[in-house]
Order: sequence, then C-alpha cells, then structure tokens
Amino acid sequence: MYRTRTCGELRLTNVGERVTLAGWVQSVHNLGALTFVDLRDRYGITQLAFTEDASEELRQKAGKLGREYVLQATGVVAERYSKNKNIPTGEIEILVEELNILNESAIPPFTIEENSDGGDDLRMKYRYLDLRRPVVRQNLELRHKFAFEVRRYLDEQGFLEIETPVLVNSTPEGARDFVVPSRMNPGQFYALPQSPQTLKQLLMVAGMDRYFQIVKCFRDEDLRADRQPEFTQIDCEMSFVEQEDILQMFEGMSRHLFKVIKGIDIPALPRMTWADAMKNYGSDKPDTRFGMEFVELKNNQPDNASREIVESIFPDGFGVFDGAVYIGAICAEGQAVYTRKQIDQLTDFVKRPQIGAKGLVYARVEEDGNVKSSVDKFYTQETLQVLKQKMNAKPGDLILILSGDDAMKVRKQLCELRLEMGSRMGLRDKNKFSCLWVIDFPMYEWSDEEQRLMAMHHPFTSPKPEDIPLLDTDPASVRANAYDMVINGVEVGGGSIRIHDAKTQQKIFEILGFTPEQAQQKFGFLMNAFKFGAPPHGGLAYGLDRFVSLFAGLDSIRDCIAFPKNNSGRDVMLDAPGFLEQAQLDELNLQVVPQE
RNA sequence: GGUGCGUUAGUUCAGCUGGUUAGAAUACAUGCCUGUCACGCAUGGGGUCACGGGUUCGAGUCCCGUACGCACCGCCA
Repeated sequence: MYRTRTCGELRLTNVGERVTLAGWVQSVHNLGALTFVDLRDRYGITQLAFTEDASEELRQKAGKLGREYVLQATGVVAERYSKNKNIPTGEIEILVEELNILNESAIPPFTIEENSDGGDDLRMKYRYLDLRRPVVRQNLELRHKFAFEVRRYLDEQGFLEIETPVLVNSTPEGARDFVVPSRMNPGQFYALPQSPQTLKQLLMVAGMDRYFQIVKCFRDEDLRADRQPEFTQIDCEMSFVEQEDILQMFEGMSRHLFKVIKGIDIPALPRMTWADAMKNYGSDKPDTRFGMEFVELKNNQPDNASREIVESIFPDGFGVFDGAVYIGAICAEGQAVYTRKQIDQLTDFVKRPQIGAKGLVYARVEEDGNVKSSVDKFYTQETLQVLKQKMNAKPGDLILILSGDDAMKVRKQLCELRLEMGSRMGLRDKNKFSCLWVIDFPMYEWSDEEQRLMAMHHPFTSPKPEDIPLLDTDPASVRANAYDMVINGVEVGGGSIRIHDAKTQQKIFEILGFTPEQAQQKFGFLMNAFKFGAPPHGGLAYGLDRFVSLFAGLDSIRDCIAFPKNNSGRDVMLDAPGFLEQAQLDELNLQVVPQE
C-alpha cells in the first residue's frame, strides 16, 4: 500500500496517528539540522518534518530532495510548534520515520505554484506539470462536477445518454469539416461531426423521446480564446414538445447548475426577442449585467431589428449627421467627468479597423442641466436638450453617439462601445450572473460571400407557423422557432424546434439553394426517416467549455480543458498535427503535394 | 486571408535618442543556519539578444522578410 491518507486531510484530531503519505515535493526548507518538506497531492499539502528525532541518514536524505520528487513518507502526526494559518493542514506536520523516494524529477521548467512564473506557451508544452497547479486542477474539478450535475438532472428528467458515431459524413452548410480518409473505401472520406444534430433527430424518430449526450464536436475553423477545433457540447433533444417545454426544461437545468455548483438562486430567465436584442444592444447575445441600452435617434430604413421609422432629432443641413441612415446613442451614467484624453481614447477605440466607426460624437450633461457637446457648433441648445430628454440623461451623464448609413453596422459598433464602457465602469463583474433567453431568431441571414440566404441556426430549424406564408414572399423576414441561452454576453447554448415533415424540410432546402437532387444526396437519410412517422421534436445544445469557463470566471476556455490546442490549432505538447510515413499515406491512397 | 502586440539567462522581465564586459528577480549549484512555511545569509555557474537579410565605423536597439506565440477581424449553419 502506497499510502494510508492523503495530503489534504490530516488535522489536530489526528495527532499521534502513524500515517503513510505519498505525493510530490512542493518545496524543501533545509535549515541545517532541521528540514521541512511540503508534500503535495491532489488533495492538499502536508508538511513533512525531519527534526532531531530523525536519524542522521534520514536528515541527509531529506536535505537532498528536489522539487517534484515523488515521495512516500511514513511517520507520526504531530502538532506544529509554529502553525501555518494559510493551509488547512497547517496545524500539524508528520515526524518522518521512513522516507522512500519513489521517483526523482528533472528541474521543472516553471514553478508549480498558484502564480506560476511560466508563460502560456511553456505551460501548454508541459501541460502535465501545469495541471499539478491547484488553480488549473480546480478548473477540471469544477468541470467534472458540472458534467456530473448535468447527468444527474437530465437522468432525473428521464433523458437517456446515447452515444452517436464520430465517423460520419461531411455536410454542406455550416463550418468546415475535419475529414478522415477511409482505407477500405479508397478515395472516400468520413467527416467528424460538427454536432450530432441529424443523429439525435433520428433518435427522436426512433422513439427515444428524451436524449442527451456530453459529446465532442469538431469544427475546422480558426481558433479564439473561446473557440477550440474540438469542443464539448451538452447535446439534448426531446420529442412531443413545443418551444415552451424546452425553455422550461433547460431553464430548470441551468437553475439546478447555478444552485448546486455556485450556490446561487437565479431568477426566472427573462426572454428577449432577437429583434429587441439587436435594436437595444446591437447583439444577439447581450450582456445584461448592466443597462445602457441603445436609443435610436434616427432610423429611416426599417429592418428585421426595428421595423419603425424614427425621425432624426437633429435637423438636417447642419452637420455631421446629415445623410446618416441610422443614429444611435448610449448614456453612460455619471461619466461626464471623462476628460478630453479619455474621450479621445474612446474615439480611437471605435475607429479601430475591427470596429470601424467613422467617429464618435459625445455630449456631457452639466450640473446646471446644460448640454455641452462635440457638435455644439452645428446644433442649438434646444436640439441638445431634446437629445438629453430622449436619452433620459441626468446632470453628470455622458452621451455617446454613433451614426452611419448601415443600421446593423452602427449597432455592432455601438455594441462594442457599450461593452467597453461597461468594462470601464466596472459593470461586468465576473461574480455577477445575468441569464436570459434570446428568442425568435430569423430563419435566414444574407451571405454576401455566397450571394444567397444561409440558415442562421441550421437548416433543420422550423419556421414560426405564423411566418410560413412569408417563406414564398419575403423569406429574409421569416422568424424561426429558435432560441439561445445567453449569460453575461456569452452564448452558452442554443436550439430550436425542428422540422419533422419531409415536405417542409424539402422546401427549406430549396430556399437555401439546394436542388432536390442535392438535398436528396446530402440529407436523404433524414428526409427518408421523416416519411416513417417522425414525432414533433426539438432540442438544445450547451457549450460545456464556455459554460464551465463562465462559472470559473476564466478568460479562455483553454483553462478548463486538460489538453487544449493553441491559436494555430496545434497541440504543442504532442506536437500534433504531424506528418505521416509514406507507407501510411499509400495505404490510405493519399498523396501529399509538397508546399513550394 | 488580414490587423495589432510580442520573441533578451531555465523562467518572468528591464535594457532610453544605435556606442565599453547585456542587467534584475526568481530558479539552479555549493556552503552556513534547530521551527521554516515567498525562510534567511554568502558564493557561483548560466546568454547564438528567435532566424535571415539590410542600413551604419558600430545593431539587443533602426529597416525589410521569415518563423513562432497571444488578442482580434474575416470565418465559426
């Protein structure tokens, strides 16, 4: 037996017990005649003491230990002379009688401590050492607990966890697929699933009624702090349900997770239409931890987000806003104190190429109620007072205005500005959570690149019944039975009520530009299945990595993934991907054309 | 595909308008130390300044290119 206890559990009540511990050397404090060794395992740190009671040989041995050596130590639990209040085991130590070096260690390339001195790159290369750090390990522990509670909740609700294949077909639409050559079928390829979407729908046709799976999904697109090429989805589907049933079920799951894991009772999730989210926040995943909603000061081109014309409050013919299609503003409470320099920073921020605003107009509401703006020379105080009233601004507030000839673009710029102001004003507290449903997404969005409508969610999403007539006349304005769960501006999950009859599905494929032959070739299996009694069904998928990151307050989902990939999609520890031997390529009927 | 920032000791970083032998902290090694817990003290070793080219009497420093890393845009149904 390697150990009788772990390094995290011994207390004063254990004094006098003879125990054996095993773990890694966190640190060695050699004081000459006295040596202290901090021994670490997953459960904590316990101090090993080598004192005058220990043999000379033992003291010599202890003094020569290096960081990360693997030890087995047997001794008696004793009360410490001087206690360490910083750790739970700080009141005791082990008076070591037997010491066994189970393995030596090379000098680690970075310190394995709460605040490591290693950079990201280095820590990823030696991720197995990085994972010894409590901060990183705790993220994986949280992830385990999260997944466990998901299973508990869904099991209690009658869901079956069913595995679906990882070697499937490449699908048109959506992200680029990872592909796998088939040795037995020369020239043919499997693809890794971007999501088990169609498979779970087939499980509904099969009568499984309630399905879930915590499953890896794959998308061959560029990475981000919140995007990995392989990521984990909590994939769920239910039969004989309407949108309301699904929202209730998964709102319940989220509340369960918040309650059990974070100890937080979250209120019922508000629901916001996609149109309102875009109109008031410029985003389909608004961060609702703070307000600062947009006010439309002009909009003469109604769209899916706001369908009414708003006359400009600024008279034409005078200045900066002439010719703008859309003018929108936010009111930053109490920020009139912003200096010229801070305003200039904000202006630079919105003018960055990634955001692309042409400029920023600001107006301060002064203590006497007068409005002082960057466009004073163009507009009268009366006009500015209308602005103040429209913005519901008080003395001390700062109004920030953006304009342009494309309402959606300006909304997105305003969205970035709003988030930036939220951050600057400390309104985006990681320990505060604001959850909501965004509902009534449009079915389609226009793709400039492909010059056609694309499914906004996916092509299996059903249109709202009342909008079905619009499919023929104005498909771009058709709304879908689709919904996202959004927390703190992060899309943690999304789903829809699916199409369950072959005819409607065929029609949707047509609108997306598939010929009947193409639709049959790519999705024949699904439409055939629909001929055999498909139940009405729908579901939702959560992004596990994002949800866990949110709970852990992480900036990147990498931090809750044991072995993540870097920005270029590489695993720097495995040095993957790599080249294949010629024999392996031959067997797969693959030829590698050398890059020039 | 694009934009920005970065690459100097094992590690994290400093190094100004180009100018002697490139520094600090930490880690590491050796010695001292009977209560450390960020132990302390002393001594020591450790550098292809990412790579290639250019400008210059002279480049860690300026310019161009490449590679790599991070963040972002495009992309991600």
